[in-house]
Amino acid sequence: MKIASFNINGIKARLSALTDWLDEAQPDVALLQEIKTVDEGFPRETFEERGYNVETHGQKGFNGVAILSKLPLEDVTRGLPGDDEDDHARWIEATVVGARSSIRLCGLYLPNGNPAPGPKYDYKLAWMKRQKARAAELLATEEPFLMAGDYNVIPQDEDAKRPEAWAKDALALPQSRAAFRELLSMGFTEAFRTRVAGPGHYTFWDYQAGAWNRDDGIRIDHFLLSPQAADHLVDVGIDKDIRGREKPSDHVPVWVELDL
DNA sequence: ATGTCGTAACGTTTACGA
Repeated sequence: MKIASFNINGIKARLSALTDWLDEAQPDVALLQEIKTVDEGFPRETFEERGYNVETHGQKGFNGVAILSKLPLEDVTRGLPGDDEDDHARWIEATVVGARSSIRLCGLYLPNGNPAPGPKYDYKLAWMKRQKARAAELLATEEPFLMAGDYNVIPQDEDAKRPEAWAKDALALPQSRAAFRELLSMGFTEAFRTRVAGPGHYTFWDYQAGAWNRDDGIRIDHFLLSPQAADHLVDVGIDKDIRGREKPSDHVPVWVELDL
């Protein structure tokens, strides 16, 4: 089962780029972030025509997450638990039914947090604390699950071309990295880093200042696998070439292959 | 040199979020 994550930065502007990639990469499941539309504005027919089931958790103008799946989706829930005041659409869960077994999927768009310090950074850290709480609940089930999406966290200096440029940014501040490590130390496997070591692997290049042409990127889109999911990991990848196409997102797809 | 996008809104331009 090939499961991908892709921050598309606006479904209206990205429709052809997204469908071109889907047709080539053929993921069984795609977790999407920043759809930037309400549920009614999501062009679900475009994906249903390709055999995908579609579940969205949208919002007007910004944020918004979705799941496309060629396999059946069950028990869909929307929103990260733990704060009734939080109206940002950044979390969606569903159970996908594979040929031999099922897996719970959490698609996430973690808050950016800039400028830091400030209320937006406080929101980011509080959100990560809530994610930890939800992760603990799911770990207790001992069923396979994963949490994938745009984490807006650069885990280590090797995950940026110019780490010094990000040192005071909410994506790389020590508290952000510590919160990410706290998640990992609960028992998760960060899929990409179990397979690929060293610098030079990025998932985001800013639109500004020719970042793509200079390969001035950062790695902020991640798959965290529960122990029972990590047992089934077969392969990982970053579809880097997508960033060089017409009207690209500033992120590229990342994916895992699981033998489920 | 404050550099680019996407989205929304009393909109041919500005504000916000990234």
